[in-house]
Amino acid sequence: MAHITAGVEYALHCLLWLVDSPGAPLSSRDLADFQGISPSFLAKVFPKLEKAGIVASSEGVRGGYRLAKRPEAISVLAVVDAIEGEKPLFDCQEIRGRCAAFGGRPPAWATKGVCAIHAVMLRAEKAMRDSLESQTLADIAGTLERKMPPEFSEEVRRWVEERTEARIRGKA
Amino acid sequence: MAHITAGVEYALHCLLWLVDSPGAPLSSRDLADFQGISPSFLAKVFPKLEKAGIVASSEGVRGGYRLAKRPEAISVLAVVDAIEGEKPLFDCQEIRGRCAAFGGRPPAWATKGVCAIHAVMLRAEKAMRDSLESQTLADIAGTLERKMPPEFSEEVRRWVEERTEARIRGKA
DNA sequence: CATAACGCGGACTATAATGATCCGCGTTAT
DNA sequence: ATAACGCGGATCATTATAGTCCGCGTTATG
Repeated sequence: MAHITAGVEYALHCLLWLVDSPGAPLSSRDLADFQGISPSFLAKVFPKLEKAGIVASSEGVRGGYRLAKRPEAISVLAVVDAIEGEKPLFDCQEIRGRCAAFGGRPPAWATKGVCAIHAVMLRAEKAMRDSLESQTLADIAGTLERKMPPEFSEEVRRWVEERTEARIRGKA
Repeated sequence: MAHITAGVEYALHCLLWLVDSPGAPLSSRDLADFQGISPSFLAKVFPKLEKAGIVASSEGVRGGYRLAKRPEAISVLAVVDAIEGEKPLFDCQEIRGRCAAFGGRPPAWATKGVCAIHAVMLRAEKAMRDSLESQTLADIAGTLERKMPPEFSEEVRRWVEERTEARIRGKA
């Protein structure tokens, strides 16, 4: 299992679609179907993004989500923390204090400050987080825009239209 | 659950004791008891360190493990990879190719190269790994040496002695 | 030379996290 | 009034981790 989980992956892919859709909000259901991922799982992801102030929701029919900030103001780190809840890279179990030579009562010098091994991991975690913080949603969107052919936006618009019509037909 | 697991934590703590014991090999059983961790679990960790060329084993009575390299030549990254097996930080599921607008057959431009989101994660992972690689066992041992009072080495020696004697007494 | 302390490795179990589903409630456009 | 939404709780299946157990081959030592 990876440290950065599928929830983050789904969230970022969805946020990229929201970047391209500054008008009407998109529903989590549509976003899931459009990308071939689980709608019910995605429905658990979005409230976390909303609590973190990354997206804003509108309830009721034709409700959904839109970005709550400019894409340049949304770092990948913010998304990771919103979904994972600041999960640490390493969980120090304070082995240093359990040394049998202490007989159950470790001296102050042994447990003072951060465990030396933990410190190593915290430095690595900071390097990772700094990297994630330096990259924003706008950066990723820019990369994609350079890959995507100009016709594609039109294709997407068509897909959304067809789906809306299909819903209306289903009603009738 | 943390990305860097207890196996790595146990391994590093043990390796630090091996740094201070360049003479006779230490058994995984003694290392576990000495640090209050599971002996059977530690017995699963050491073969991985051995396969990675970090420790060398000697079999039979009075056997055990010793460092296979100088502490300066053992990076924390090497230990992490030995135990975790190069586990990726992020597992890209190639969502980009599932877009419903592609109708099951994504065009070449969509799946060419590394996924933009994956690329972000790979950069963060590299930052983490670079940090882990820059820190060696000798660095950590140095930090500890500055904390430990000079008498402590003697206390440890006494503990090992007492345990050996206890084994002999148990035999009689 | 028999024994006990070792490492080695496979099979196995328990627990926790993840990914995912389902249901009922409140809100709101049509 | 209805259906499409978001929201949140309960639940479930799968997987990874942490840990155990057992049997085998090796080797120092009495």
